[in-house]
Amino acid sequence: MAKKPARRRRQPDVTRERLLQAAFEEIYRRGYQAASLDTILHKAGVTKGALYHHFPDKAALGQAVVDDIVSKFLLDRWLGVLEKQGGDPLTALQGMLKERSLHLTSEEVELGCPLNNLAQEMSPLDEGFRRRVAEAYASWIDGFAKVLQGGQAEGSVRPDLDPKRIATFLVAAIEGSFGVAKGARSAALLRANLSTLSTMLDSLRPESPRGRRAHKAGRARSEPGR
Amino acid sequence: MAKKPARRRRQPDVTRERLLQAAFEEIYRRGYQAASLDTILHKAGVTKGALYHHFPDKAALGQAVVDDIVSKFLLDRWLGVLEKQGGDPLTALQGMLKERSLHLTSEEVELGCPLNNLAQEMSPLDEGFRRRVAEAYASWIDGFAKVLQGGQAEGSVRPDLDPKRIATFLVAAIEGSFGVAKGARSAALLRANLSTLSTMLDSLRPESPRGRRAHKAGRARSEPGR
DNA sequence: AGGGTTACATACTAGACGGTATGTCATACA
DNA sequence: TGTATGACATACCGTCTAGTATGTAACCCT
Repeated sequence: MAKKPARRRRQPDVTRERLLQAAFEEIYRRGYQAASLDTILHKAGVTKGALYHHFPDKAALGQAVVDDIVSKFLLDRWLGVLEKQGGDPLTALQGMLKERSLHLTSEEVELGCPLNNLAQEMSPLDEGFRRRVAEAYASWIDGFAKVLQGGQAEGSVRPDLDPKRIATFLVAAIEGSFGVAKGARSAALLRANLSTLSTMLDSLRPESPRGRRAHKAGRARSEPGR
Repeated sequence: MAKKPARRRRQPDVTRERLLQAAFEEIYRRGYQAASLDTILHKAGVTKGALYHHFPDKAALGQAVVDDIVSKFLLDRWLGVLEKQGGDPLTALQGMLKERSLHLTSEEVELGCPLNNLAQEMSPLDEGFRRRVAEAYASWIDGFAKVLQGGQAEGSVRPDLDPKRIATFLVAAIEGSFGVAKGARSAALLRANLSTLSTMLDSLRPESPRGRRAHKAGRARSEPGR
């Protein structure tokens, strides 16, 4: 039935990678359920036969996207950046927030965090998705928690805090900030929120010698432009 | 063509309300795009003719859900609860967080915040949705900001803070907390996060007379059960 | 009382969707 | 060199979807 196509060399892992990347982009834009396989196939320059050779169904493709693309993407963007910061752990976290604030793309503002998108859409609908998403969050939180714990060990973070609890809150605050900024389509709002969070990190430092004020949250303009 | 149905009394606003309510539930569960009109119709006990008599298309139904159901639902759940709290504004905000923590339903934990769900799914896809969602967020933020401003007027909130900025952060932190808790399917995690946020509110109080520690974040169990 | 309008009800359509059946090459290996 | 298997390619299918066409009964107004 099939007439002769211009066969290219066969490179299974390249094909798989192209599928994952195209699927990621489409899912990032439209969400998993609304992502069309035909569109993904077109973007990837791959046919349906190839797709169903590599993945049993759409769900498997989507979950592979979480595991192979989204998780790494996220850990790289936050923990990767964090590792490159200097100073004590809290300063490093603040540097990470600043760094991310400075390198926001408009796509990032408009589409938000891909992991958060998947989490909100799929958690109640598919346990496979939810588990993978939860694992990715756990890694992220663990990364922050370890840093905070290190800070406690060296005395630069208040010892009466639970690192995991604080780390969880940090991740939630970051994701929430991306979320409302996405709704407002406002990079300025996102930057303001990350800055506020950064300021709050100061209150995690041990009691300062005397007279030093933790917060310096400026009276920056309250309504950031769009 | 149509054979005689058992006609009921005609109550346009009741029909419309039933449609909105059913649509809200379905959209809350599956998301807007994946919500099936047929399912909504079945739930509402209404036919397609009625639906398309009241709304020009699916998008209009969805946006009406945002305006008429979700917005009110949200303002009631947060600003409504807030108004019922006593004490100074920050204490009232803390009371509100506590109150919400105590009355979490499992549905609320698993499905998250309906406004946030819509925001994440639809903001990049449909400007009509995005605008309405952004307006709802703005009302919410304004509500918090007004309370904080009142606190500044009476001297119970530090005067060097920007109320709007803090209010925005609060909303983001709340939404983020619901979001990660949804992924983790954990009410305990949500409660821990709201409690952490509540603790942080203390640092917005004016410089305490002397010796008083703002933070008392306990070393509560770090891994809340599921 | 009757004519017009509102509020539905039913049946239908066109298109998109995920998934499958079947075929054909490229390549590794015997 | 033959052959088994992996890696695709194409065509097709049943289902579901938003939306439409058309009919009719309830209600309102004069």
